[in-house]
Amino acid sequence: MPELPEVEVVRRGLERWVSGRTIDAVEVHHPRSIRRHTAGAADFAARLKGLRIGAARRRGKYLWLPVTGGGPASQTAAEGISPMVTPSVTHGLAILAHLGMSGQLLVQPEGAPDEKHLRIRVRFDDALGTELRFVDQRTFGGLSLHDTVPGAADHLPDVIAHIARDPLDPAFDDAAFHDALRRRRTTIKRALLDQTLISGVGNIYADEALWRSRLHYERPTATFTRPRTAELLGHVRDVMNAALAVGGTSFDSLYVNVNGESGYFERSLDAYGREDEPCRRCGTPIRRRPWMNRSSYFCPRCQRPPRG
DNA sequence: CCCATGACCTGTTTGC
DNA sequence: TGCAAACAGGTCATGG
Repeated sequence: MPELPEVEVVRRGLERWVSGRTIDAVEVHHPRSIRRHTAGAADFAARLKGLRIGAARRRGKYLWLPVTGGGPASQTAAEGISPMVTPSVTHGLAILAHLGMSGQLLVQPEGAPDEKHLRIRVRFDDALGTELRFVDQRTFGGLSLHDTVPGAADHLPDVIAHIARDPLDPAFDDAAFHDALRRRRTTIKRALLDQTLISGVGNIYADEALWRSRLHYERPTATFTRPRTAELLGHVRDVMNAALAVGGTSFDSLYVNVNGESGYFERSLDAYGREDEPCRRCGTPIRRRPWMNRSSYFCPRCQRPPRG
């Protein structure tokens, strides 16, 4: 289940093995994997041909690859709706990627056998002998091509402008996050998973950060003090950096880096997936509770539920 | 606007 | 043994 650390590992792999290369051809094997590209598979493939890939970027769980070399080509322009409205000089293009639940971006030797769930193949116009593959069992993830926000130095795709900065972004505003928490009438885990408040946190790292902070997942955000928010953010950053240092968390073969290798953070998890195992602080068995069609893992002693 | 919930998707595990 | 239900859960549309 790729969250920020896993996506960052993939970004680094793309940076090393894909950035700077020019696309020769794209094959779309499953339409659902390009569903966010509303102009369809043929348009996606045709417009990528000949483009050069720039530096790989990430915000939260989203990845993107700025591309250059094509003509003016927003989706609306390509559809012929209003080709004169958007001057091509004010914006760029980027390939947006989201791994969803089970998506993988793999750099494979050309001619390696196709994976069972190969959805998209990108061939390059060079002699390096490798290609980029998007493999995705559950098809929650996908690729698409978008205009970038005019003037944005990071070439942010316009369709993810609503996604908040992530806690490892130097420009993340801790004070603004605290103020937003105080305004919300919701509970802390919901807020941590809300990608418009803070991005990159999913079910695993939310439970880990809450365990480290000794906070129950249903604590109302309106009860948070500035120091409590600061401590929580510190634990979010610590656990993500620790995971990043060992290549992320791999529960099964569904999360791997671009070279197909797993991460090793699973063995360091304190709460997630540890139902009935002793809390590493106090020895009380960790509990699992159904929560929002998924699970929350917590220590019933260290993380007391809020009153009421 | 704010917040909560269901739909989407497939392979594996669990239970009767 | 076989089948069904539960489970994994990120994002977005929708409805209160």
